[in-house]
Amino acid sequence: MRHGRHAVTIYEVAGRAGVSIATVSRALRGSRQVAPATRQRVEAVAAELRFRPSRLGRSLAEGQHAANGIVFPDLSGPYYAEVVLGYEEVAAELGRSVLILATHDRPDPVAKVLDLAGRVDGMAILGRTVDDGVVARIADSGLPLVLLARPPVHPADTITTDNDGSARELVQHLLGHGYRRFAFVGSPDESPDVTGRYNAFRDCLQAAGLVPPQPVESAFNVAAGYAAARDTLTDRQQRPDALVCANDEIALGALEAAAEAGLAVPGDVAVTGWDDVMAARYAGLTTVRQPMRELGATAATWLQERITGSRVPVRRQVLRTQLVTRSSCGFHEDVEVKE
Amino acid sequence: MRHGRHAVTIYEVAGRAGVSIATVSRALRGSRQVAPATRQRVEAVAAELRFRPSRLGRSLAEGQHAANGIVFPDLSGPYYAEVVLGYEEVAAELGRSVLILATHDRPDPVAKVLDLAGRVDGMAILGRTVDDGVVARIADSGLPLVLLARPPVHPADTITTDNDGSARELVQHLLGHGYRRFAFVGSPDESPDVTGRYNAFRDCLQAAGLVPPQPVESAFNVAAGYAAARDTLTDRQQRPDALVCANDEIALGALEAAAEAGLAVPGDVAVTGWDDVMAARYAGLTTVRQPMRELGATAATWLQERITGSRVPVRRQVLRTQLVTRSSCGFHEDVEVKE
DNA sequence: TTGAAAGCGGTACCAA
DNA sequence: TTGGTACCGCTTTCAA
Repeated sequence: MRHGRHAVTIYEVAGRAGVSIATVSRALRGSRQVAPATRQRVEAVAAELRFRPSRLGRSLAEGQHAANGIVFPDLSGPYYAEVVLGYEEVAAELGRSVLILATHDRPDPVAKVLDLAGRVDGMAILGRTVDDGVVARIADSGLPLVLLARPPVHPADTITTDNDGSARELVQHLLGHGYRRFAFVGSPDESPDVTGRYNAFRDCLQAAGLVPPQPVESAFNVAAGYAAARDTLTDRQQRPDALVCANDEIALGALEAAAEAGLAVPGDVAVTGWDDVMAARYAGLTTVRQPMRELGATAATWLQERITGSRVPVRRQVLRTQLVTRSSCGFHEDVEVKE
Repeated sequence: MRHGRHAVTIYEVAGRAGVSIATVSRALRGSRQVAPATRQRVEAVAAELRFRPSRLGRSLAEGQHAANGIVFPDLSGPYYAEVVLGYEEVAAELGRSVLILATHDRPDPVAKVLDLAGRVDGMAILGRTVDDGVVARIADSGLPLVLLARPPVHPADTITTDNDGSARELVQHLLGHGYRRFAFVGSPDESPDVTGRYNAFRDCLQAAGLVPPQPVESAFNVAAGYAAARDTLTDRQQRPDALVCANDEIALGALEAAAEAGLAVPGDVAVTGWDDVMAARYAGLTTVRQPMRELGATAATWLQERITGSRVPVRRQVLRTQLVTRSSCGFHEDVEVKE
């Protein structure tokens, strides 16, 4: 914009080429109703002047930002980064820019999200970043919206990973190994994903005739997981023999706590996570792999359809997950496949 | 924009409030030259209509996007994600949106970067995403620019981490452990960071009276590191006893290769990396920790100064790094401090 | 204190 | 095939 001496405008190109701005616009955007000679002259002048149409002027006239937004809680840990990357990749292919907004724990996420909404043609919202009311309000404004890893809000599209299925698969696997005294480490109230995982965990245990425990609260980081697991594991009376942790970072902390308590993994206690972060492999952690990149990519694809006006009905999709068994949940014969 | 029935404009607010759009604008942006009664009325109407000024209209009139861009090669691995996060955090605090662009290996990064340049008031460029010519061209247009982990291009500001110092520290440390047959795994031509690391590695060995080897080429991932290290370690004649890898992922691959070759780490061979990714800790990998978040944060801060018009001279800064010694480079008495 | 109007930089319709 | 011009939605100067 205001940079440098001043940006070249369509008026200057028109002046130098001896035509009207309308003709410049037509020539440069490839309209067929321009005389070849004229087009050539305009193109030459535009190139010489290094003319680049102002995004702002263009967007205002076209009523399109040619940009998508994505809102997420954070970017630490590979989870969100991968989602964003998948989203950006598809959006870029479609010729759209991507605006990001990390709400983190900063004040007034609502204002920031609404601001973002005013800069884009469509938006993806990840997890518990803004509440249903705000989502509904934005959706009502007509902005195409897709919700990721978050409960649906009509009429936005929703994509989640299969928390229910993966939790059940995990519990069944642990039951198969003979574990019976389960604990769940994580905070269901903090994340929709964890809510789903805990609920399935609970139901699955109940179905197996066991009494499901209350969750042991823990934030999504190694230190918190360590502290939570330590407290749980030192309860000699009711020491659990299987810690189902809400994600890998918590699980990694739990592994430390177990080691410190002198407990063998998986002999004395099994530990599992979610996400399959790189460290999980080195820690021998059993976990659940999720198609995060695909989550983002699908979001961008769906948004594009709504932005371009397809009258698609409201959609929901649950992406499949994959149980990755390593040493932390029991002894296996099968070795992990090398990719 | 075009969503929903139609967005509320300043004209409708003006109409309902019985004033001109000029007055609405003044009232809403807090100009003091508005009668209290008028302001109140305007605010009431605006709230009732849920009026939100169009970002596009505003930006066009103000000549400001109120947005920053950041260009990076990729987002996989914690390195770039952390930089982006630090950048976004500061930018958001300053009331600016953030547009991201991952060049990856996709075609025509230049066009995408130029497009991005037309959407922001300032931009950070990370690593080898676009060449000097493009950088110079953008800088010449007057767009405030800060280069990260990349060679300087006048007159853009530049911030790097201390590759030179960290490489020397690493080599000295390994020399202290008695290692003498060094290999460098990584591709100096692929990344400015690696260039700096390799050069310092080479100089440092030379200064120690050793003959520095040519780098063993490897991309930035575990599989490539594994392959490169395997080839190097099976050279029985000249088998190196210290693999200085250009980043942690390569190093993790090297650790695998060593294990597979039946070589003890650090007994037979030492392995080191850069970045201190989470997995490094679990793999016992000696590495270099870099202030990535700070890199991004500083970039956003510097940009802001230029955007707001400060006539600061061209700046360069080298951020300090920290050697993190673990078991892969030799036996240490000191245990890693728990954070 | 307020309003009229001139931009900001394009797009696209309507005539010529 | 081309030009004139009416927007797009807002900010800000200049008058009143």
